[in-house]
Order: sequence, then structure tokens, then C-alpha cells
Amino acid sequence: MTLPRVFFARPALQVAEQLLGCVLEHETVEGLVAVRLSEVEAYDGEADPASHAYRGRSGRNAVMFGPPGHAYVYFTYGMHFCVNLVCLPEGTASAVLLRGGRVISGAGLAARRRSRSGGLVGERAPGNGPDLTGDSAPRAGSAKERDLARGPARLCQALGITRGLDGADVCDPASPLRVRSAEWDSRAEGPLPAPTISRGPRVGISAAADRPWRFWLTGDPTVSVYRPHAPRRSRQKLVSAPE
DNA sequence: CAGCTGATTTCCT
DNA sequence: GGAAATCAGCTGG
Repeated sequence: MTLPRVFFARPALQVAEQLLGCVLEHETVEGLVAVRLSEVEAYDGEADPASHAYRGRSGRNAVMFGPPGHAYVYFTYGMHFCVNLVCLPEGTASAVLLRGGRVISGAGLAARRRSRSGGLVGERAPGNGPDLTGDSAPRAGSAKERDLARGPARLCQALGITRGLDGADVCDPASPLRVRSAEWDSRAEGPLPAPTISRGPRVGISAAADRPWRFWLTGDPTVSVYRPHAPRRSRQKLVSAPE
């Protein structure tokens, strides 16, 4: 079932841990792709130096200050999208970044989107030329299948998530983008036993890098590799050198 | 396999 | 002006 809004009306740390194993799905005219979440990170809004909301509200992050259970989608590095789910009541800005998962439905469509160069290529009009990449799913257990939604930008690409979905209500079963609870064990009348969860520092951030606010399913191959923040030498300006 | 670099644009200082 | 919650491709060991 679709996760109720009260699920998200809690601190991001709690929501993050319980989102593991839940399923994010996006339905478009192209079809449905569903991803079982294996890796997430909590961001504590204005109290968290690593959060986009740390310096207050802006055009980009406005959705984070809204009601819980909505998607905050941002664009970064000039080419990638990443998706968060907003937590806590309206007026606060915490959220959970979805960093990785396993594609459990629509793997063929996901693979097609992932191989479209760039990932920024706008929605192609239906019938706008043949799709040369084929529509067969990657071989089960292959590296390609594992990498379909491994990493926040790849997850968005596999699901076809762009800025157009910023603000989407993931608690509405009629929404194109929604989140289902982890599989239900009908025999035990409860959620399946939680797999082992690991936690550690968040990936690729410079501020508050010590807070262990990243959660993942222990041993799951669809969890992205940890990478500490690495400052990069700014690129030489492209100007003809004098003399 | 680890490590580095280019791509490319939005956002904030 | 510069860094960014990233990724893919290439290099060298």
C-alpha cells in the first residue's frame, strides 16, 4: 500500500531507516518502473550544514519547506537529478535523499533510459524515431542490472525523474510518483522482518561529514560505493595565455 | 582496480 | 565566480 502521510511527518532520521525496503514507482506513458530502496540519507533542514535548506528557503528548495510526503527534485553538476522525500510538517525542511535501489519492475524501460546518452535528453515524443537500444531487460544478476539504480542520479535516470516531478505527492495512489511500503507478510500480519541495516557517514559532502546519517541494507549490491568529499582544483580558465 | 578528469548548469555569495 | 548530495570514461600500476 501507499505510505501514509503520517509516515513522513517525522524526523528524517526515523523516516530514512524505515524507507529501506520500500518501493518507489514512477508511471508514465512509457510504462512503470519500480525500485526497492537499498540506500538513503537523512538531511535535517536548517539545522544541518549539509542540507540545501541550511541557508533558508530558495527557489530550488521551496518544496522541502512544504508538507511531508512530497518529492524534492534538484538538478546538480549541470546534468544530474536527485530525488528526496520531504519529512516533518510544513514549515520545516528535512528530507531523505534516495541514493540507490534495485529495479524490481520495468527493468527494460529503466535500461533504455539509462543508456540514452546524457540522461538530460528531453522527453522524446512518442514515435520520434525507432528506439535502437532495444527493450529487453539486462540479464538477471548482471552488473548492468545491479547498476540500473545504484546511486542517486542513476536512480532518477532509471525512473525518469526530472525537475518536472518536483513537488509530486508520493502519498497519493493516483500520483505518477508514489512510494509503497515494504512487502507485507500476510502470515505474520506485519512487515517482512527488517533486513540488517548499516549506517555511516553521508557521501560526497564537505559539511557535517561526520554525522552517520546514511542508511543502507547490509550487503546489498545495489548500494553505491562510499566516497568522501574530495575538493577539486578549479579548472584553468579557457583563455589564451598572454605571451 | 584506484584514481583522476571532463561534462555542464543552476544556485548562492 | 566557484562549488555542487554525480557519473562515465580513461589512465596507469
